[in-house]
Amino acid sequence: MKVYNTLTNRKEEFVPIEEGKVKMYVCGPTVYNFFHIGNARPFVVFDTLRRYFKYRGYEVKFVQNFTDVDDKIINRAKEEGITAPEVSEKYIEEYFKDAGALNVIKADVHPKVSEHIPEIIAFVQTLIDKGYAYEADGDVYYSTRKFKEYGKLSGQNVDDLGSGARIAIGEVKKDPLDFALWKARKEESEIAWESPWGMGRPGWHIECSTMAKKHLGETIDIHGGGQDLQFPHHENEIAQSEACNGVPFSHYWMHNGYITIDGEKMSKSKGNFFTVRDIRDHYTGDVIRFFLLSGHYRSPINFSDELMESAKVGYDRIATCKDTLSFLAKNGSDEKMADEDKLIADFDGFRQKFIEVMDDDMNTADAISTIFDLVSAINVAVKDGASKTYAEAALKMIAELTDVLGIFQIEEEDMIGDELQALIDERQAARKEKNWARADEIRDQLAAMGITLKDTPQGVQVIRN
RNA sequence: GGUAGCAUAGCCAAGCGGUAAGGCAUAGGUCUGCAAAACCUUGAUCCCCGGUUCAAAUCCGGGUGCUACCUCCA
Repeated sequence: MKVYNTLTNRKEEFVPIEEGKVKMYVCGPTVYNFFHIGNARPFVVFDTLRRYFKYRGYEVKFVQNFTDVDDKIINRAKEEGITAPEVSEKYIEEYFKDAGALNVIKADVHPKVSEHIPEIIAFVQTLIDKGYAYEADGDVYYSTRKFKEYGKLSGQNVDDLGSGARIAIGEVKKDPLDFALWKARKEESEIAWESPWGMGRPGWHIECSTMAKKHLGETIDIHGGGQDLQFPHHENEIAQSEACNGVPFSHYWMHNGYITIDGEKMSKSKGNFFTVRDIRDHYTGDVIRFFLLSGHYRSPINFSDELMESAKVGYDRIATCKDTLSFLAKNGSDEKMADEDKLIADFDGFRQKFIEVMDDDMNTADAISTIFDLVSAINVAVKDGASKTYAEAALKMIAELTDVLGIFQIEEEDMIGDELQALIDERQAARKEKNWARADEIRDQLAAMGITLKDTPQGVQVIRN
């Protein structure tokens, strides 16, 4: 498999550290609010990558943190009159609800910053001991210029960064490029821990370095996150980890593109964002996920009602195909069509195509179009009178591919109640007598209940919307 | 000022050296009691200019336009 490595700016063959295994770390949310559609993209993208690795037989260890110590959480706690831990606990719970709706599988480990303070302190101390960091008034800063390779991920060089007018010069920092590893407490009420430098809390970047090391080791295979974390967050992680451990931090860095609204980046700071919670009022998590995977993960994608609507219709095309197959698997003919065995054998071609495009830097857009091609082939076969056996095989094939993308949640099979069955039977009787008025009345009645009836050669198909 | 990236049909979007996938929308048709779904048919020389090549949407150079990062942000 090839992946685009931000570190080298090119696609590279993926070679794991340990054969057959993948160690992945993905930056998780700061839990002070519901997450928005832009936050959702890396969750979905890297969940899909993880699923694909598993599909290809790798054993994956996947770690995604929760940043539960942060200014924004502290501010939120003040606003709501509750403690910071209460805020983060609440939004961790909400994270799992929305991520679950998006069919994002839980990470093997979801480490929290608040549970890694001793490790973080030790990490910072090592950096001080090695001469990469210094204490100043209870803060600890990283001496950016000491790390010779600083800038290798983002393609920046320290002198250009230094000349940028937008870097504020802190009072106690020795160099404007230095960043905080540890922040001294400013107010008594702030959440803080004991440390060799006094009461305080970790800086933002150090947590990821520490938690990745603890749960995955000093060198990992893949580090993922949004493109906007590339600098400074990931650059700083590299500086911290490699200075501390003396070995490469991550072999591959993968960054997803951002989501735009009317062509502008959506972000919490701009306020032009939509939470997944809100979008879920209009679309299912599956459709949202399908939308997010409909473009290549590195390209920016625009979000709008119109595009979501278009995605929903496309998604329904696949869903309808699956529904039809499920129906035929039960009610279809036992008699095979002439070339049915060949058609079933041809499924492997779609599988191979799917693997080929996913192997190429996880091209989910092409993967989806392969699924559409499969759907077309299936629809033709169904039109030509495919058998029960075909339906079962086709259903299995389509489920195999959609499961890798995670775009269909496993749903409980709906039982058709007696009352509903009675109405359906009555309508069939009415149709037999050509009492179209009554038949349509029943169909409309059920439609109002969110149930669509399709009259097919194999009988009535019941679809719940 | 520094650094990335993008520009393909009405819209979304793949392709990244051999003469343009797929989805949505549109129009016509088939099937159906009517529907629903499905099926068939329907569309682009790829921002502009120059170059390399037998061959370029794909490579190189120069434009133009857009976006992002350099500040908390996925």
